[in-house]
Amino acid sequence: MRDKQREETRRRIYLAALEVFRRDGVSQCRIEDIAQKSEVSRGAFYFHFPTKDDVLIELLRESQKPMEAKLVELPKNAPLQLTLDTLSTELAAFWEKDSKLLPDVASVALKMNSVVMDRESIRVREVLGRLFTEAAAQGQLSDVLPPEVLADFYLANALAAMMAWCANPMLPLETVLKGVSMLFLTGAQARTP
Amino acid sequence: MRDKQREETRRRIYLAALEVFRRDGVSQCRIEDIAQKSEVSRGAFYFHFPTKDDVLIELLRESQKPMEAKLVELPKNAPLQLTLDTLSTELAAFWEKDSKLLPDVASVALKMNSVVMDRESIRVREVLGRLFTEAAAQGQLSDVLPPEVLADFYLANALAAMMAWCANPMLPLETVLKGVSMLFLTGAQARTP
DNA sequence: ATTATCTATAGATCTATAGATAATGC
DNA sequence: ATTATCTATAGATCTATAGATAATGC
Repeated sequence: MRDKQREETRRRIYLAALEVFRRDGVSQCRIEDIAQKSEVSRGAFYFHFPTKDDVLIELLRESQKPMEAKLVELPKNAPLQLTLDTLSTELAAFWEKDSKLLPDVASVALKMNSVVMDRESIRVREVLGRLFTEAAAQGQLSDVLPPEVLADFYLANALAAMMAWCANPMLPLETVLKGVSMLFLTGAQARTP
Repeated sequence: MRDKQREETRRRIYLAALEVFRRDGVSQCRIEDIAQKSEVSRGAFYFHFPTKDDVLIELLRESQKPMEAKLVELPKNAPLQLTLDTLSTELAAFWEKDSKLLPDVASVALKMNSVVMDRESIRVREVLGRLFTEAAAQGQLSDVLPPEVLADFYLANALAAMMAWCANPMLPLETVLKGVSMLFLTGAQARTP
């Protein structure tokens, strides 16, 4: 009962925060406006989210749910190309229509990746690491670098591509991401000697 | 005379800010402390740097000066490998000993890359773009993507590698960066058909 | 006389926390 | 009775700006 109430309030604050972020920008907006829109006190916002960044971390987590689901249900020993195409499609589906917050979320993700090292919040990182490890075991990947490292590089490339697209969205995001995947695969695929 | 005075004050604030950033962290520190250390009013800080991020942008600019110098004096038509090794060495020389501020600078750079699109502040991006274009003209690079885009991907990879190193600095930074360069070259080099 | 640089400060906003309320566990 | 959730608010810090000072240009 109390848990339900808390989650409901938290969710209301979360959604209101995203609206205000999109309208006024993350760093420019006032927490007072978020509190007002979600009909709680400023202190309640603070109780649920110590900082604005914590809201963005929640969005980062949410954004990974559909991707993770699709990745997990891939056939065993799927070719890497299929894995990366799936990821590209899901990334594009989520961010193409909500690109306003992408730079702020990317910035938070980048910091967490190194500073906080919060494995919980970037779950796709783990799932992809596992898929890359399997692919490597089958000889689909170069062994110049460990598969988890390659997975991180792929994600970094995808992030960079999304930021570039953000600044200059000429092509559909999915096309750009699939292009990046192809480039990555060319470099990272095992040489057939 | 006035210009000289201004530049001196600005420089004093800049150096004091970096000290305070390193000590207390960028987001946690107080501007009052920076002002006090540089013996000006808080308003003077605000006059020279509208936000803390502007100090980091200045650091980003400074960090590129030695790299740019080395890149410009490379022999005409240098092999890409040499270009990337040079860049790796300079990046490592600058950041290996001052990694505390790297995540904050990276975060600012990432946002600028897309949001502000401030070509002035990421000059290495242009220089590298030019070098990649020359290399492409000589058939050193794949033509799957335009050379400027490849240069951006390379920089994104280098950035990602630096962040990973930051979190887990087992190897020397230069080694990590050269490893990334090699991986990139494998993928991006033109196929000899 | 005009303008750039800087100070002083009012008002806005945030962070931290004491206390109210209502659900939970005993 | 204890604890989690939330409100109200004091004090810290920031942002925006009016005004002081000193250099510049005419």
